[in-house]
Amino acid sequence: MNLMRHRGLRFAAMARSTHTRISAVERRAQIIAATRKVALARGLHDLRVADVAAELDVSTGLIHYHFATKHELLEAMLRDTAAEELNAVMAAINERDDPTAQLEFMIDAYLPSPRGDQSWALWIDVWGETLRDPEVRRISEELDDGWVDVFAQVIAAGVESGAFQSEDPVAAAWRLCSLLDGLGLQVVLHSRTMSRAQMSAHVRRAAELELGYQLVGNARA
Amino acid sequence: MNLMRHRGLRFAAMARSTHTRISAVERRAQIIAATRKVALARGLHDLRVADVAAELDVSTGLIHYHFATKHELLEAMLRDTAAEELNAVMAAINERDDPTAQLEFMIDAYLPSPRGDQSWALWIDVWGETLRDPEVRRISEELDDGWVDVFAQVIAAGVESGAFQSEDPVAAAWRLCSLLDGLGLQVVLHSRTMSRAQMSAHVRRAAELELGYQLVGNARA
DNA sequence: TAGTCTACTGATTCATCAGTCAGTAAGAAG
DNA sequence: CTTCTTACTGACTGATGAATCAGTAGACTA
Repeated sequence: MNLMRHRGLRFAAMARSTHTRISAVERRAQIIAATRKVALARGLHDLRVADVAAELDVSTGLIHYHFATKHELLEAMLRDTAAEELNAVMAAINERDDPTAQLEFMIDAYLPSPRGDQSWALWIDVWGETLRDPEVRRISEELDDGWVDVFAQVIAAGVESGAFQSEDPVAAAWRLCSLLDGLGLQVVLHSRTMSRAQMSAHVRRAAELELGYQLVGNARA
Repeated sequence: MNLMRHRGLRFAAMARSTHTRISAVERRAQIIAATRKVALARGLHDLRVADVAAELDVSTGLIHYHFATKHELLEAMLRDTAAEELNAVMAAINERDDPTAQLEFMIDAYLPSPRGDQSWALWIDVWGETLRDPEVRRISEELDDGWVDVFAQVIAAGVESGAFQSEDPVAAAWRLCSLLDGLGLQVVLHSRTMSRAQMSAHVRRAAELELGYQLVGNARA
């Protein structure tokens, strides 16, 4: 037994003949991307360090070489994912200058994609983690605040231009955002009960009541 | 080693001298109650079968005698908890006959209690489970549908009596309920960002817009 | 009063995985 | 060329916790 172990150790590192050595920063980014992929596919909860290693065809030891604990790895992945999501919406918003079109876009971006939105599923899992982990709380808080900020800016711009009516754009943004969270939950968890199209209709009706403006409903299924 | 095991087994059942034997149905109810208590205190996710056993001062074997798997135990507990919650609201609603008072009560009942609402935390964990488990999905679906039903009935009664205005009480109920879910999430997860009082104000404002009626806001902290 | 049933014990087994560590090699530095 | 650093391997450890099972005792039955 001891002999086998010794032999194993002696020749261990020779096994993977074609291993590519890359810089630490690059590898970290690779690992984070692989972690996100696995988390989306299997769920945050069922993600194992071994899965991430397998995804990159490296050893589990390498993951722990770059990230001391699984916890640290997940935090890094969530931070990265949240930042990327926010950047994506903000970039898309900046490409449009009509508040109505901006709001349209944001609502569409928020709606879960038809068959089991993996990103939504990830963030629902994150809500559970948020209950237990202060650092995860900070990340999800920043993401939520980010979305509300963008909504509030779009609404404020619409009020400015006369497209919308609102006494308190920030409060209206919180209500819209929270409604989107609650409805999205139904679509993702109980798709039988509420479809994406129904959700879209509900949000448009709420926006109409809240902003005194009828959005052009492209309520595609 | 083998000797020790034999001795252990021989005298095992003598250890707990004062053990109370009760009927299977009664014991199941006890175990479910203990499971709920532990789940609320530690979180669904951190609940161990050993904790439930310790809560009742019985062996882990007993838990598995009544519930084949931990899974089965959790499902039974959630089914029971959901049913009890719904019964409680419906009973409270039936005690009032004024739709306005009924709506007031329901909103208050939905608001998370100030310092870390354990029941809210439990259901947020359940949302994560719902992603993975069809039976849990059925349970949470029934609970959500139940709440919406009650809201819809109250709104419909209010429309009847002229207290509220709504073209589609069921749709309005879905919007209110989803808004409550989304806002409650913020209060529970990011209490710094949104307080219970703010949530209450948001809901009242939304109800006002949705039902064309100003609720008497007892917006206590 | 023996025999059976039902509730129950707790030591033990078994699987799972995060995290460790001794050892290895490519490439940079001197 | 030699030494040092940095990235990397993979067998292993250690902890955890669900589930099992041989055995036990009170209560009901015949």
